[in-house]
Amino acid sequence: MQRPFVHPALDDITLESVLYALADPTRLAIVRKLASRGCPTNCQTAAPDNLPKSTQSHHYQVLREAGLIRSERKGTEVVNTLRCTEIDGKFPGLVPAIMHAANLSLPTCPGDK
Amino acid sequence: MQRPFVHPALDDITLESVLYALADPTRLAIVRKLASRGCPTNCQTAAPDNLPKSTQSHHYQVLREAGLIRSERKGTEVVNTLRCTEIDGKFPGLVPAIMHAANLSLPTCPGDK
DNA sequence: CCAAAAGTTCAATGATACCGAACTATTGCG
DNA sequence: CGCAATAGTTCGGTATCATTGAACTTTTGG
Repeated sequence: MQRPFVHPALDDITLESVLYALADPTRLAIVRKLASRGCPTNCQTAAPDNLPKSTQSHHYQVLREAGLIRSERKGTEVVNTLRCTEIDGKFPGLVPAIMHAANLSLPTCPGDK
Repeated sequence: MQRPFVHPALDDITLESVLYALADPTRLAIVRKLASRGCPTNCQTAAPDNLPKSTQSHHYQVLREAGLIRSERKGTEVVNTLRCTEIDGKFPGLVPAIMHAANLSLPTCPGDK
């Protein structure tokens, strides 16, 4: 009996939480990777290198609680996907604008391979 | 001999700092007021009510160091203005997208009069 | 020159982030 | 099945940051 991840409903996603989540460079890098790949990715793949697992786990929790990602266990790993469509329905253009700004000022993610 | 405020050059403004500054509800409210008025406003006018002055001062410092506002002393008060054009040149559409999202989800600022 | 108005600085306390260590869940294999 | 390996989570302690009252600085008006 595993405890599934909790994801906020669209109505419970706040702008403040979204900005807070994306204001951290590590989390922004994670979201950028998820956005650039356009497909689900497990935690270790999307997180910058050399980041302690406990810290990774914390960042994914923040992203999840902000409503930016959806986490699902697939075997031994956790697959994370962006909730692009949902969030863009609530805050049109917000995440794309941030991703665009990131691409302009941070051509490559800090911990990218 | 007064010490003038220090403002970062456009090149020194980072996405991370901008998002960090706007992720705080108090600072977001300040920026919204500055944006909605479309004209310079002093500190107390733009800040939510009942906020200690030392806290206000701190928030304005964060906004200033992030490059979002310009502060100038005019007599006994400090007049703050948004650096809209400059930031929009560096991160096109970013601040407008955030303001738009704020208007959608937070029709009136929490401490607005 | 003095008082009021508007902010800033400082120091202390309270809240958060980070990360190592221990724990849990799932799979693959003998 | 049992057991080791893989992938994350939880917990606890330290380190960092936010908040705010008190004291200080600047400038204006009278």
